Amino acid sequence: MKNYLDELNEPQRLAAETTEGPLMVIAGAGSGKTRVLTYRIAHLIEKGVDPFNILSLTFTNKAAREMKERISAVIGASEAKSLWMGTFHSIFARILRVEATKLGYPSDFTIYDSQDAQSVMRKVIDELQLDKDIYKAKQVLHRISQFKNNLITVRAYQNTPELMEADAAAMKPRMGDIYRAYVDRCFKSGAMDFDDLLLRTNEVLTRFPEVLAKYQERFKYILVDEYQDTNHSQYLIVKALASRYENLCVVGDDAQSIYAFRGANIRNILSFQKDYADAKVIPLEQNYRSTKTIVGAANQVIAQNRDQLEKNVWTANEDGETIPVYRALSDADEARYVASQIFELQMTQHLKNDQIAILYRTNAQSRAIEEALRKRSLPYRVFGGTSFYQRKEIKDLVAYLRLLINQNDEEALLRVINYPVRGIGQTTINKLMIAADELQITVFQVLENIRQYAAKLGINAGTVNKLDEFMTMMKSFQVMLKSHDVYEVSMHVAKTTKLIGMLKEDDTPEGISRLENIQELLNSIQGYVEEQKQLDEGDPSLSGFLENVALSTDADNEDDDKNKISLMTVHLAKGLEFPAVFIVGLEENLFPSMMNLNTRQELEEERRLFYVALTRAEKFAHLTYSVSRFRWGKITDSEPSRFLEEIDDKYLDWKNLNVGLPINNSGLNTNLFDDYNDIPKFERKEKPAKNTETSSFIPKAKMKPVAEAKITNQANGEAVNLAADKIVVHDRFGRGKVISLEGEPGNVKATILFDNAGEKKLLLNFAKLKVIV
DNA sequence: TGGGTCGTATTTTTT
DNA sequence: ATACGACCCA
Repeated sequence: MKNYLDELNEPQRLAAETTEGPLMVIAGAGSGKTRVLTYRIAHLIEKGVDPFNILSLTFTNKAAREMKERISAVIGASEAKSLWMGTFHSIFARILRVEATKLGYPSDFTIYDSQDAQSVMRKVIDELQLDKDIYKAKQVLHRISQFKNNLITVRAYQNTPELMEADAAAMKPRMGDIYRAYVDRCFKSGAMDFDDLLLRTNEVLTRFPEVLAKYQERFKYILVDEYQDTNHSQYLIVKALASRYENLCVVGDDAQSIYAFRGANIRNILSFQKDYADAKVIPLEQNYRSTKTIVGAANQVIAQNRDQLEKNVWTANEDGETIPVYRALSDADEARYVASQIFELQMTQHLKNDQIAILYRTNAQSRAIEEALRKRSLPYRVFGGTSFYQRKEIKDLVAYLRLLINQNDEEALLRVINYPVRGIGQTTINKLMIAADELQITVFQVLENIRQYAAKLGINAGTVNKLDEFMTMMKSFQVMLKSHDVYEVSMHVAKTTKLIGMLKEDDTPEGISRLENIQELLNSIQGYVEEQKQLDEGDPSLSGFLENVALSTDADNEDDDKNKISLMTVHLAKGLEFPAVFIVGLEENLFPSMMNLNTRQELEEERRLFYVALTRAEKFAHLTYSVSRFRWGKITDSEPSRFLEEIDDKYLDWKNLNVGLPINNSGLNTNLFDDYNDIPKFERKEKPAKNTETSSFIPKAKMKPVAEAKITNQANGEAVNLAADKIVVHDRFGRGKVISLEGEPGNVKATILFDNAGEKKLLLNFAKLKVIV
C-alpha cells in the first residue's frame, strides 16, 4: 500500500486520521470529500479494523459503487469485499431480510416502488368511497411519507390532535382512516414501501434490544455521506447504531441540502455538535474542482441564504473564463445554442462528450435539448426520467417474478392476472377481492381454493377454468424455481405467459423497443446471477434480484459506451463533476420552481440547488434562460431567474440580449446559422434591479401584429381566414370574439375574449375553433 | 368482457 | 402535447 495519506492536505488528512469518536466533516463543494472518505476507510483497514465492522452509508448506489472501486484500488479488492457500503434503503432492506419476520413480515417481503404505492393508494381511496379529486393519491402518499419519516405510526397519528386538525383543515378529515387502510393493505401484501424500509428498521431496533446490540457490535465504525440530506428516520437509525461505540463520521455540506421535499432535515447536520458533545468538527474549505470565477459566483449566490453554517470556500485554481449567460428566444433556441456551444468547446478545448453535462430543473426539459443534440449528431445519455424499471413491459414481467416470491403481493397479482389477456375481467377480480376481504385472506389464497368458493361468489365454470389455468401456470413456475436458476425461470416465464409472443406481433417501433427492453431485462438478470455467483456473500436468488430492481435507479446502470454527453436534473448531478456544465432554463417559476416560492425555506432550497448545479463545473460553466418556453402544451413567457441577478456582473458575460427585439423584425428563430459569436454585442445599460417587477430588465421578444390568419374551421373542415371581431366557438371555453392576432404566418397567436372564460391567448396551430360569423 | 374514445392532469426534485 | 384513467358501447 502506498503512502496515500500524503496525497491529502492538512484538514483532509486530519479527517482521515481521526478514526475514533464522533466527527463531522463540513465539506464545501469540490473540497475532496470522496477522497477523504475513501482514504479514511483505507486507513481504518490499514490500522487493523476488520472491513466487516465498517458500515458506510451513501446517498446513491452509484456513489457507493464508485467509492468501493476506489477503496479496492487502495487496499485491494478482496479486503474491500466485505465492506458494507450502500444507500440507507438498500443496506436496511438487507438487514430487514433477516429481521423482518420479527415484525410479522415475510423475509421475502416485496418492496413497493412509488408506482405500486400509488396504485395501492388509489384502491384504498376508492374503497373508502372518498372523492379522488380531494384525496389525491400522490398528495396523500406524500403526507403519509412525512408521517413515516417522522416515525408517526397510525396510532401515534390518532393520538395527536394537532395532526388530525391540520388534515381536517386541509379538507382531508379522513386522512387517519386512509393511513390505516394503506398500512394494513401493504402489510397484508407482505410489502414495504420506501419509507417502511427505514421505519421498520427503526421499529426492529427499538423493540428488540438484542437485534440492536447485534448490529451495534457489528458496525463499530460508521460513516455517513451527504449527512445534510438525511431525514429524521435515518437520523435515528444512525444514532441508535452508533450509540455504543460512537465511532461515527458524518460528512456533509449544509449548502448542498436539496432533499427537504423528501423529508431531509437540515437540522441533523446543524445540531450534530449538540448530539455528540465531544464531537470534532473539521471544515474542508479549499475547492480543488473549479475556477475562481465559478467558485466566486457560486459563493455569491449561496451568501443570500440565511440558514447556513459559516464557511469560506476558496480555491487556488486559475481565474478561468467568465460565465456566458445566453438569453434564448425559445426552448428550441436555447437547445440549439447549447448544442452549438458544445460543438465549439469540442473544437477549441478538445473536450470529450463525457466531460460535458447539461443540467436542468425538471426532466421535461430534456426533450428540446435531445432534439438539438440529435440534429448535430452529438451522442448523449439522459439520466433519470422514467427509469428502465418503470416501463410498463418491464413492470409486467417483474410482477410475475414478484408473485413467485411473494404470493401475497396483491399489486403484482392484479397486474398480471389478466395480462396478457386471458379472459379474467374486472367483475371477476372484484368478486375475488371481496371474498378475500370477507375471509380475511389474500386474493391468492382465494384463488388456491377457487372451486370451493366459486359458487358462492357467482363465478361461472368457464371463468373458474381460466383462473385455474392461471394458478396452474404460476405453480409450475414456482416448482421450476426450485431446480433452475433465476435467468432460466425468467425466460420461461416471459415465454409461457406469452408476454414475449404478444410483443413480437407488435411491429410498431414502440413494440420493437418494448421487446428489446424485455430482452435487456433478461440479460440483466443473467448478468446479476453470474455476478452474484462470483461473490462470497453473493445472493443469486430471485428475491435478491428483485430487491435490486426496486432500489436501483436509472443512473445506476452502466452504459457500455461511456463517451456521451450527460443530461440530467440538478438533483441527479449531486456528487458529480464535469469540466463543462450547462445549466439551462434559469427562469422564474422554473428554476426556482413555481412550487417553491411560498416560503423563505423553500426558496433557499432552490438556491442551494442552483449552488449545487454551478459547483459541478470545473472549467466552463454556461447559463441559459429563455424568454418563452413551451409548457403545458402552450407557449409561456418567462422572466430570467433571480439567481442570475445575485451574481456580480464581473463573473458573467451576457449574450444575445438584443436579438428578437422589434428592431430585428423577424419574430422567433433569428439565428439561421447557429453562429452565436457573430452576433453584435450590446452593452447592457445597468445591472438589473433586485426584485424585478417590471420587464425593463430584459425586454421580451415582441410578436408582430398580423391582420388575419388561415385556420381550419372545425365546423366544416374548410380553410377560413380568421381576423379581429370574428366570433368563434371553442370546445372548452365556449363562445368568444377575436380581439387581435399576432405572430408570423404559420405561427399565429390569437387573443380571444370568451363570453364565460374571459380573455385567452391561443395558438392557432393547436386551438380547435369553429368560426361562426 | 374488452376495446375504444374522451377528458383530464401533467411539470419539481428521488430512495 | 401526451399519457393515463374513466367511462361507454359492442
